[in-house]
This record gives sequence, structure tokens and C-alpha cells, in this order.
Amino acid sequence: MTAPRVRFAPSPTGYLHVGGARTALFNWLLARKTGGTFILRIEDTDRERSTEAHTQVILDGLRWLGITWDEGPLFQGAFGDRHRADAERLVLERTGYRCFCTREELDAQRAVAERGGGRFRYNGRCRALTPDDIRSRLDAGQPFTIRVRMPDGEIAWDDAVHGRISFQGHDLDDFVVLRSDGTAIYNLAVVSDDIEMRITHVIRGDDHVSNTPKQIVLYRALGHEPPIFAHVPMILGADGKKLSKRHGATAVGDYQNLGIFPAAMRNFLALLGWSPGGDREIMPEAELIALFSLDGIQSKPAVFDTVKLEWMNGQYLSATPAEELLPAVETQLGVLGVSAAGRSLLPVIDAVKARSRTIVQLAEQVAVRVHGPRGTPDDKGAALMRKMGPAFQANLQLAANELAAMPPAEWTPDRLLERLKAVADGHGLKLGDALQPIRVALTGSTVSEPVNELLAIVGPIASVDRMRAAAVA
RNA sequence: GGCGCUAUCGUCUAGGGGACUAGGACGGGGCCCUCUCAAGGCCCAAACACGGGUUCGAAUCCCGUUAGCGCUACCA
Repeated sequence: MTAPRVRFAPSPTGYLHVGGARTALFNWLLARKTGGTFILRIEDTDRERSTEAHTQVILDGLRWLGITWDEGPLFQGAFGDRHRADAERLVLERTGYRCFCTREELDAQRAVAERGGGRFRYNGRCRALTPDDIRSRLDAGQPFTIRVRMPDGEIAWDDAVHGRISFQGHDLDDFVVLRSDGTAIYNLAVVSDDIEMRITHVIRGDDHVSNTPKQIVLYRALGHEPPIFAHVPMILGADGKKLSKRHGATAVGDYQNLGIFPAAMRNFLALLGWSPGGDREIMPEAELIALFSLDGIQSKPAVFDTVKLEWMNGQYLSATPAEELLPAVETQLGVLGVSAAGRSLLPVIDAVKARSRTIVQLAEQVAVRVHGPRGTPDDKGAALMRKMGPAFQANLQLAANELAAMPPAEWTPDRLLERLKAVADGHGLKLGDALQPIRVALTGSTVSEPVNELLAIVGPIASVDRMRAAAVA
């Protein structure tokens, strides 16, 4: 068997949707696994809605995910001549015919059919036009579309994910393949291009299964065997409906902005509707490629669970050394409008890594440690202050005075803990009552790394300053 | 309405006639650790949609019901 040739063929009418990204990923995985070729084709035949900006966003999203293409991007709009020639060939070979029905006539028929509760079907009026009819209409300059003559009988294929899927030709219309302006309709453009590009496996969303019988008819009419089809299930929102904007973040770029790692996104997307079997969850790229197979693809739709995505991102985050995190953290600090204040961020990153699931969360915590909490304590911090009342300030003042007396050279986690324990003991305080106010003063939150480590990260001068400021506030 | 697809814990899934007391992961609950929260470790609750077949035996195969989703354009 020759190496597979697969393609991802988005239309640039919107952002790169996570469903599209997953389709691209499956295609890419198959190509990389088999030594095949992954082709990127931009389906820009809808002139109204396609934009250059959307194309750029899709390319960027793919690159961000590490999905690299071997050929393309090819623009479908450039192949209009071939599409038209294919349509004309259908007419010549009588597998297609010219239809002179006007849009108005068709719309009227459709309106009637829908009022009756049924579905509109083309009545086949132009199927049997005589050559004379056709010539006179042509001479009169009547516009026409080209339709395909839908054969009777079964049209079926062995889908790589669903198994055998079968349609009856008589349930399908004689569909239009060429508009009256001479441009191709989707189904023709796809088949014409897939033939030209020698595509062997068409991996796409389930929403295309009802296009497949039409495309199979076109393959045969154009004298080619259909490729292998693999229809991957839809991605749903938490409410079980097809994932869309109202579910929140659906564009790949949204997740990039949220601080998700490409590797985590790729891993998560791969597992949405595909499983290598067994218990594998966290898989690096090489393993994903090695294990990928079309038979592992689920046939039912999957709900997109952002909580699990974040968990997975946290796994990648904690496995990534601070040095590798640094550039992304610096970028994110820039977004927050905050500087590194001339200090090394590496120890700070290490201190807060375990408590972050995304780069955004990580950078926020770094910013707090470098610059102090912005604004008032969060809800829990404020609640703690209320609960402790005057003791909060008193304990904080006490600790500040003790720590201020420590020589900077002794300002290490171990010595700090020793000192703090001694202070608490000496004043009959529970360790927590001595430490929590410090945590709140330094971070504005009741959550952080151990207080002694926090103090070491923030440093002697800033720590004492912030504690004293909070003690009088 | 028609056509098509699908149905295992709340979610992602393993399983593909006996290995099932249905496994793992997220999320939830509990315990350990502990100055807090995470992380980590241990434990718990939680599912084969329903009804018929086939079979010695069905989560697994077949049929039906129900439900969900998709498509139903001179959009892609």
C-alpha cells in the first residue's frame, strides 16, 4: 500500500474551532504515523464569507498546535477552471445535466413543500429536456446550473470509524454541482480537488456523512474510486449540543490566550474521541503518533470538558522546568503590564508552579510575589481579617518586628521557619494564627506556598514593608 | 417530517460473547501529609438507556422502542 495522502480543508469563514483543530490533528497524526503526506487546503469558494484574516488565524492556530503541513496551503478558489471542466464533463457524459429552473421557481417550490411539513425535493423537471429545448434556451441566453443525475439503488461505503454506512439513491436529490455563475458547489470542488491531490483518506467531521453518498456518485462519474472515509464524531458543549460560541471558548486562540500549552491542548484533543486502548492519558507527541490509529476513534460525540483540559495543562506545567516556562511567563507579565523588577524569576516560578494550572495563573502569582498584592485581600483573606479582628494586626506587627531583626544572611526558609515557630511559641499562638496573617499581607490571599518559603521568595525588605503596611491598614 | 449516525459512572473512556464484583482518568467526597492551598499518596460514591431475541452464557451479536445529535441550499 502506498503512503496515505490526507488533507485538512477548513473554510476561512471563522476562527479555528476546536473541532476543526481535532480533525486536523487526526489527519496529521495519521500522516506522521504512516509516513504519509498532510495537505492543507483552504476552501475559500464562499467569496462572501471567506477572508484573508481568517485564513491567517487558522494557519497560526495550526502552527501553534504544532500541526505542520507538507503541501499547501492550497487555495480552492484557484481551481475554478478544473471544477468547471469537471462539471462540463458530467454533462457530456450524461451523468449530469443543465438545469434551467430559476432560483425563484425553486424557492417557491421549497416554500410550498415546507408548508406541507415535508422536505423540498427537486422535481427533476430539467432531467429530460430534449436537445432542441436545451439549444433554444442556451441560444436565448437562459442561465443554468449543472445538476448530477442521482442513480437509484444503494450507495454505501465502509467507513473507517462507523463501519458500513448505506444510503438509497432515491432518497437523494439531483443536486447542483455548478452554480449559474460557473463556480463549483462544495461537493464538486471537494471531489475534484481530492482526486487531483490524490487523497487516499478523507478524515472529517460527522456532519459530512450526508455529503458522502453525493461525493461517491461524483467520484464514479469522474472515473475514480472513492478514497477511504473516516467520519469522526462531533464535539459537544456541556449541554450536549454541538459546541458553539455560546458555550464560551471554542476557538483555538482562546485557549492560547488562557495560558494552555500547545502540547496539552494536542494531548487533550487527541483523547477527545480517540483512545489508544488501556489507561494511557498523558502522552507526548511521539507516543501519540506511535499509538494513533483510525480504529481507536470513537463513534459517538464527545463533550468538551474544560476542567479536564486545565487539569491536563497543569500536568504539563508541573513537568516543565522553570527555565522553559520563563519566556511564556515573561510574555504574560507583559500582558499584565508588570515587570520582573530586575530579579531572577526562576525561583519564583518554582515556588508557585505547583499551584497553577495555566501560564496565566502562574504569571499572576509571580506578579504578586514580585510586586505585592494589588488591591485589597480577596474574599477569604478579608474574611480571615474579620474573624481574627485586632489579633490579625497584632500578630502581623509582632512577626514583622521579629523578622526585621533577622540579618538578611539568615533569611532562608529553614531559619525563617525556626524563628516563626519560636515567636508563636513565645506568645502562646498557634502556628497558623501567626502565619496566616503574613500570607494574607504578602499575597492578598489565604492560599500560597508555605509561609517561610513565601518570605524567602519575597525577600527581607519587601516582606517586612508589606507586613507593616498591612498591620496598620 | 425524511434520511443518516449514536447510546458504559456527571464528563472523557477501557472492554468487542465467559477473565466483570464492569477498569482507568477528570470532577465530587474522605483520610494521610500540613501553617493555608495545591501537588503527591491511600480510600469511597458513581455507569452497561429500555424491551425483546440469539446463546449453555450478552455491556459485548441481532431486532424494536426511546432519547440525543447531524444533514435536509445555486453555504461550506
